[in-house]
Amino acid sequence: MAIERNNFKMGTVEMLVLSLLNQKDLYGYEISLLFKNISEENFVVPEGSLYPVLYKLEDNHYITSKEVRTGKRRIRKYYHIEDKGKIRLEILLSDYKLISEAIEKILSAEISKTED
Amino acid sequence: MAIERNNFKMGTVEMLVLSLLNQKDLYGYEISLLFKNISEENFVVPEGSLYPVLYKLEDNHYITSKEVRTGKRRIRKYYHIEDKGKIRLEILLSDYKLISEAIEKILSAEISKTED
DNA sequence: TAATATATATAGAAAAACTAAATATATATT
DNA sequence: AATATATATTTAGTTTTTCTATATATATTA
Repeated sequence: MAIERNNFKMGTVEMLVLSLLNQKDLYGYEISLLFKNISEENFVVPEGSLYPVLYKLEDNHYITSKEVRTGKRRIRKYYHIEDKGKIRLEILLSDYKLISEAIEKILSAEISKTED
Repeated sequence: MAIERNNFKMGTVEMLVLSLLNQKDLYGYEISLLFKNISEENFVVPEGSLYPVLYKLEDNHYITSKEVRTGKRRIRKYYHIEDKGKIRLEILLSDYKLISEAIEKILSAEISKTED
């Protein structure tokens, strides 16, 4: 029973966002900074990629958001993972594991040089 | 110096095709079977995805192809990796390593529950 | 006050990947 | 012999993903 549809980078960003939110409520900009900092610049998700993922997660009821005023007029939208999102996260983690293992297998496969 | 443009799934198929061709000349259908068999059905690349990748690799001179007659009228196109393709493969492998490590770091990061 | 950091949002384009089908040969099964 | 299945390449058309680039605005630091 193969992995669902194979949107891998998207699947990855979605998974990583849910994984971070699974620890703590966070707002968009904070998530993008965490990606950048934790990965030492190797995993950078530009705003134009991150926000649409957050909106899609919200549309699917995996996460919810709450506006919080910080400063006089400034507003932050904190995202919170819902039970449905935790289930989704488990699925994504297990798919990711399968795919990475498959990639490792293909990379390390020894295919006979002679056999046709 | 982050990873180039982040076409990850595509980068992955491209990388895996080059990795297999680095061992032995193969034809398209054979590559798709190897993916399926080695990965135990977990990494399936449909024809509509695989052939465009092969054509793009050929357009970029990473690989070349040679038509071989098998059976009376049947023709197979064997693909062969070129030096340029081997260099490309090294780059993709190193990018892949960086990204997977970044993903692992983000997945296992402990972010403080209290700090703002 | 100028520059930089914080923060959300979105239009538009580019790239990646899939579905589905067309086309055809070869082999195995009934 | 007929039918089904496996082998094999190709491409049209669409969907999904991702990025670039920008707009908008507030807060902080030099």
